[in-house]
Amino acid sequence: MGRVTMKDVADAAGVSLKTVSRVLNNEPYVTDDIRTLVRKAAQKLNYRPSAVARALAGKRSNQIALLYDNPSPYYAYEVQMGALERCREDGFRLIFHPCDANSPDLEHSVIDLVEENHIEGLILTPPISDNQDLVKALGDRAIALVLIAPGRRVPDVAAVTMDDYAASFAMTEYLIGLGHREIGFISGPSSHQAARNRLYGYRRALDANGIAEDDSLVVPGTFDYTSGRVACAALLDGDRKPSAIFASNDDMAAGAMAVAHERGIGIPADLSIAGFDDTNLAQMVWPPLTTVHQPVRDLASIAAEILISREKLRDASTRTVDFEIMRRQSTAIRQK
Amino acid sequence: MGRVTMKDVADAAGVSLKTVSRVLNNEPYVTDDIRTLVRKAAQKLNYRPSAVARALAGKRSNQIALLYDNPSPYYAYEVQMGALERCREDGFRLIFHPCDANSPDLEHSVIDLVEENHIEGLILTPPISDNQDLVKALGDRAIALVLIAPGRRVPDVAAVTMDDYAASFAMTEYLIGLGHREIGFISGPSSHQAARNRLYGYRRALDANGIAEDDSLVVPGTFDYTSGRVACAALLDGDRKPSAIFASNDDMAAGAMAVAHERGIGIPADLSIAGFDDTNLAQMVWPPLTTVHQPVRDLASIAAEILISREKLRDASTRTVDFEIMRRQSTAIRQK
DNA sequence: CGAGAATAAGACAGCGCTGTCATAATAAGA
DNA sequence: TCTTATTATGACAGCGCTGTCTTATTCTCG
Repeated sequence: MGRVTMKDVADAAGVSLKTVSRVLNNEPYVTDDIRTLVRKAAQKLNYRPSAVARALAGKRSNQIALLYDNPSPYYAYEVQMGALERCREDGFRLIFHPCDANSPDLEHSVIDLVEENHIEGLILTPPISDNQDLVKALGDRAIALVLIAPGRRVPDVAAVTMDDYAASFAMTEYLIGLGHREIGFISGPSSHQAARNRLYGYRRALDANGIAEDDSLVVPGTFDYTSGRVACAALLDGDRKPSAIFASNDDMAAGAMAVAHERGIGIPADLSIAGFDDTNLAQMVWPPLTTVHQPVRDLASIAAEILISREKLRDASTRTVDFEIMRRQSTAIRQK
Repeated sequence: MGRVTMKDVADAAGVSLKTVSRVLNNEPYVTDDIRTLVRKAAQKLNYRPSAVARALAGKRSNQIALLYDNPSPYYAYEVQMGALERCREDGFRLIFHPCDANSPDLEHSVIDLVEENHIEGLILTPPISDNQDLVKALGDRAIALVLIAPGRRVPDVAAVTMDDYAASFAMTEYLIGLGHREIGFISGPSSHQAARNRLYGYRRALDANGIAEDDSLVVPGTFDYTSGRVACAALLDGDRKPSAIFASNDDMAAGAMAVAHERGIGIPADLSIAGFDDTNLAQMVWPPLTTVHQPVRDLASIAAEILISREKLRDASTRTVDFEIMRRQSTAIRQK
């Protein structure tokens, strides 16, 4: 009672192995009669093609991998789900590969992954998509790549991104529009190019509205909750107390909110807080967080699509998806 | 410039294919001299064994899958990371397979997954681990299984679990110890056996402390944030206002907190709220959530371990890990 | 109506390994 | 010393498919 193979189907249908292969892969040069005959036989025998044998024999393996290194589980989850949904449609397998973006032998371990598993293509999420050395090394080896939200375009490499700069600019202007002038900013890791674009958007928006930049209002964070707490505390203890804080991701915004709560600072009455990403978390904190909606699932889904259909890989273009400012209850018109 | 194969290594080392295979798989009957010779050749050529070819030729595929269907991304993430870490240690691949626990052809799709990918074993997370039909069907096909937190033991099937009943009992007693008598309970989906055990623990703890059960204080939820909101609202609008609410997972507790905040009910001054799971979320809400720490990562890691080492599969025993009550600021002594 | 094109099938090698068996060399026991 | 174990290596088939080539059949169209 072993595995049902193509041979079994071929015998049952009274045709050759290759004909079964043709039918199952929707190749031409098979009459409709035989096509249905084979399909019926396969069905009756409960035949399931071996992806492993396919990968070994054929050119394609129907496997792609997602490289990941980000402290936010929500982000991870969304990216994964987006890619996974798209993969399922075409029977692709997705290998989720968390890794350390700063590891010296990242390149080596990624190539191992690709070679050992016959991976067809890789989706790189930030901050790995900003690792120019890695991208170059993989490109040189002719490994298909799609970058998600790289900070800057890389020639000849496909990418799917959102305009972090514009989104950040828009959010900052929204806060300014609410009357805020002292707007604190919690930045992300500088290795993360998208995080820098967010900071840049904030700065330019201040400029554009005639507000002088003040470095004491910009505090570094690392995209995790705790760093948001620390940064917020620093801001609140600083010389110039902000009336609004714009954190460059939701986790840090949640940390900032917690600190404000602990100190009895009312949100949004005394302090407006905005985030970035619109992860599930944004609607789970209190009050619901005003944030930039980044369609992470879509980004990942499009990235997977590009790898699967391979065509769009050729032109190596950058697809840009739209952001949206989600106005919720954590921000309000400046009091006083 | 194709792939470096075992043949290349064999030629370089001047030995047979099979000898290389022996060395790489740490099989006996190879002298140390040849062993190092082969290893050096492999290293120099940058040889990476093809997992695909291995899976096809050999008995084992070094692939396990994780079946998943749970509304909490944090839970998903933790389970996955736990299993993944363990898999990495032994060079196993983990296929993350979200699915619909209520789909009529779940069984079929899971078998497809297993057959197509030559999967060696499956980790079932709740509520799928409670699906007796599925477990039976897979068991009949001799597919290796490990259940995570199944509500009840299944004979001849390995499992890793935590005592949900005892944990829930302990948390309820903790709340009682704080002076609470009207304790609302937000239950999980009843298809989820662990969720029922949590409800049961709550009930028995009330009994054990001479507090009459009151069905109007028990409201159903579905383990997601929104259902927590709805349930909390129902509790607050009910005849008997609770002074504490015990939600059977953190996401629902977060929902409950949000409703309390909206209504200006102080936590924990006016209302204590407790959760279950101790996901990251528990420390991101305000105030930090008192909850039951469930070592999800460990559960998953142990489950993976069992599948990888296969030995423990034999005895089909149930491993139980410890819980811990995390006392944080969302609960306090009853006022009034 | 016959030459070339298009269509419809099958034979066969081979992807990169592992499992099994055969064989050679060495060690152990009587 | 000569037979049995034991250790060390290799030859070879085959896992379940796909890619390429070949052959047979049908379809065009001058």
